Amino acid sequence: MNPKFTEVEGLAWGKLLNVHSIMARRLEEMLQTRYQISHGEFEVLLRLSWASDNRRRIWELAETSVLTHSGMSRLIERLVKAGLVRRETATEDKRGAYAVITAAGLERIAAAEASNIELVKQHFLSLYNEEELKQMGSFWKRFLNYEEQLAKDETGS
Amino acid sequence: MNPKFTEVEGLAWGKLLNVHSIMARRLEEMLQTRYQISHGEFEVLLRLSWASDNRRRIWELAETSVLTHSGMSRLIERLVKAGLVRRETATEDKRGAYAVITAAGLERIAAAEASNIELVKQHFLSLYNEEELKQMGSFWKRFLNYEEQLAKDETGS
DNA sequence: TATATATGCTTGCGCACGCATTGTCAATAG
DNA sequence: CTATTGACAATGCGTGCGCAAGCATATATA
Repeated sequence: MNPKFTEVEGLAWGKLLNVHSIMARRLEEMLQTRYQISHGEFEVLLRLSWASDNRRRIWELAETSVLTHSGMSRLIERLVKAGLVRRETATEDKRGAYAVITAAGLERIAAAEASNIELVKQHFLSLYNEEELKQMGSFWKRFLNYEEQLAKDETGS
Repeated sequence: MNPKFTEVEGLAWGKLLNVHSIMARRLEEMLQTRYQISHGEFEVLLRLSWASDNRRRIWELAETSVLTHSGMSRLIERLVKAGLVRRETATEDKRGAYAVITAAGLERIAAAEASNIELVKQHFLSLYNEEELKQMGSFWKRFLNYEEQLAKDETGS
C-alpha cells in the first residue's frame, strides 16, 4: 500500500516524460511558426496526404487521433478556412462527409513533414546508433503488443 | 531536401509517441475519476508535498511546468477552491504568493501518487527487466544531457 | 410501409489555456 | 524622498477542446 519507484524505474519512466515534453514543445513551436498549423492539424493533413484519393471520412480521422468527433469536426473547419482542406458530402451515405486535402494542403504538409523529420533526426535520432534505435523500437513494440493483447482480452470477456 | 525516416528510426520515434499517448490518457483518466484532479494539478500537488515546508512560490511552480504564469495562477485558484491548497502572501516580498498544500491536499496526493506508481508499474515497468530499464534510463539521460549542453551554449554565445 | 433505433456530423455551452495588460510592491538612481 | 524600472501575480479576451444535445440520414423491426 506504499508503492515507490526504484531509482532505475524512476529514471526509465520519469525521464521519458521529460524527453517527450521537450520534443513535443519544440515540434509544436516549429510547426506553428513556420507553417501556421498545430500538431493535431499536422497529423490530420499527413493522414490525408497518405490516402490514395486524398480523402478520409471525418469519423475515421477522429478515431485514429486524440480528439473526439466534435473536436475533429472543428479542426477540419479550421483547415477548410485555411484553404488546406475541403469538405465533400459522401455520395454513398449522405450523413457523412469526407475531408479532402487540397493542392495547397499537399504543398504545406510536404514542407512541414520534411521539417518535422529533420528536427527529430537532429535533436533525437542522431544521439543513438543503429543498434540502440533497434532496441528502443523493440521496447515500444513490446508495450504496444501488450496493449493490443489487453484490448483483445477485454472484448473477449 | 527530401528527408525520410528509415524503418528503424520510424519505430524508435513514432512508436514512442504512441506509448506516451496511451499511458498519458490512462493516467489522466485514472486521476480524474478517482481523485478529481488533472495531470497538471497532480504534478503541482506532488511538488508541494515534496517541499520541506509544504509551500512553493507560484512563479517557481510555473517555471518547472508546462504552464505559463497565468495558467499556473488559475490552476492554483482551482486547487484553492477544491480545498487542497491555500494561498499565503509572502512575508518577505509582498508582491509574491506561496501556494501551500493543505492537510486535505496531502491526503489526496498521497493516494493519487500511490495509484499513479502502481499504474505505471503494472502497465509499463513490469514489461521490462532491470537491465532494460537501465538502458532506457541511459537513453533519456543522454538526450537530457545534450539538451542541457545546448541551453548552456546558447546562453554562452 | 410505418416506426424505432443507430450513426455521422454539427453546435451550444462551459472550462482551461496563452497572450497581453494591469495592479501591486520592491529596488535602485538621482 | 521621489521617480523609474523591474518582478510577481491576477485578469480580460480570444481560442480550442469535451460533453451533451440536436439534426439529418440510414438501418432494423414489425
